[in-house]
Amino acid sequence: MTFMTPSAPSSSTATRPDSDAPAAGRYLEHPATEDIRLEEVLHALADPMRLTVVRELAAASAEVACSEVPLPVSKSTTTHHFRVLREAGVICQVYRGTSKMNGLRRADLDALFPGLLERVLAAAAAQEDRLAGK
Amino acid sequence: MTFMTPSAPSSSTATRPDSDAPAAGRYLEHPATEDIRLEEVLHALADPMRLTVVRELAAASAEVACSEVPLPVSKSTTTHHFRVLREAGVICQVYRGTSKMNGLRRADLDALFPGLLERVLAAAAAQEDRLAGK
DNA sequence: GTCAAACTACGAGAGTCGTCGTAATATGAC
DNA sequence: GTCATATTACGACGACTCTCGTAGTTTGAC
Repeated sequence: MTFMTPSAPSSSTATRPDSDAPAAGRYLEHPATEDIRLEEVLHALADPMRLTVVRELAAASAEVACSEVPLPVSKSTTTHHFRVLREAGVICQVYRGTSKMNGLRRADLDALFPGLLERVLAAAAAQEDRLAGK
Repeated sequence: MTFMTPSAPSSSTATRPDSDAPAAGRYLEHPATEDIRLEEVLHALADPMRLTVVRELAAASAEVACSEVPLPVSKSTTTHHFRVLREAGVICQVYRGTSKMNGLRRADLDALFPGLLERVLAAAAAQEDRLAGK
């Protein structure tokens, strides 16, 4: 009953180096789908910076590098926020050359919490419109 | 465009003493509907204790006193969590005698973030079932 | 008035969080 | 090999959070 995201891990510890990932040498720990906890997901989404990241990833068609999401904080803080999102199970991260590509774990989240991510994204968009004077 | 919950505040500062509230002498500050922020709501819901409280309130038919929601923490900590929920705009609180009655601000939240609360409650229920071995 | 019940205010402690800068690492191009 | 780019690890700082106990307030019943 483990849903697999393309290029997303499903085992408990780290991404296994079985397939020929293009120039992949380091692997990142991701929680297994069944280990994702609602409280941690909500906590991860409760930060403005991280919510911005998630919205960017949701709007993007392909994977996005960390440096492609501009945040008004330092590089190390950006790294920190991406890690929180990954450890909460909200995003998956894969090394690709000197970059780290990020993608939403939509399928996993929808399997566990149907409609939740969609409603949060819609709520964020609605609030942005409302605060911008509509 | 301000949605009114029965016995819920709508102005910015505190509940107004206009109607004949039964034995009401103290009033509590609630955020106006338009001042509720998604990030604060998510943060309020991200705590296990507070999520428990919200689920209890959602399941209850009428208003619930603070002492009717048993939490494995002290009284003062319980008070703290109820205040966080109130200040985030998730619940409304009214003094009634020696008790403080609590109710979800469902209408306000649904007006701002349609379907969000429902999805969070469903997600919490789903996770509980899943972790209990289904 | 006295008394108990429900809740709060206050202060405190341990822990976590968001932020930063600097030093270090991995990769790809040269 | 050198070099630039992208990201991380580490330690630090202030701020916030969760928890508690004790003392206090408000209310309703007596």
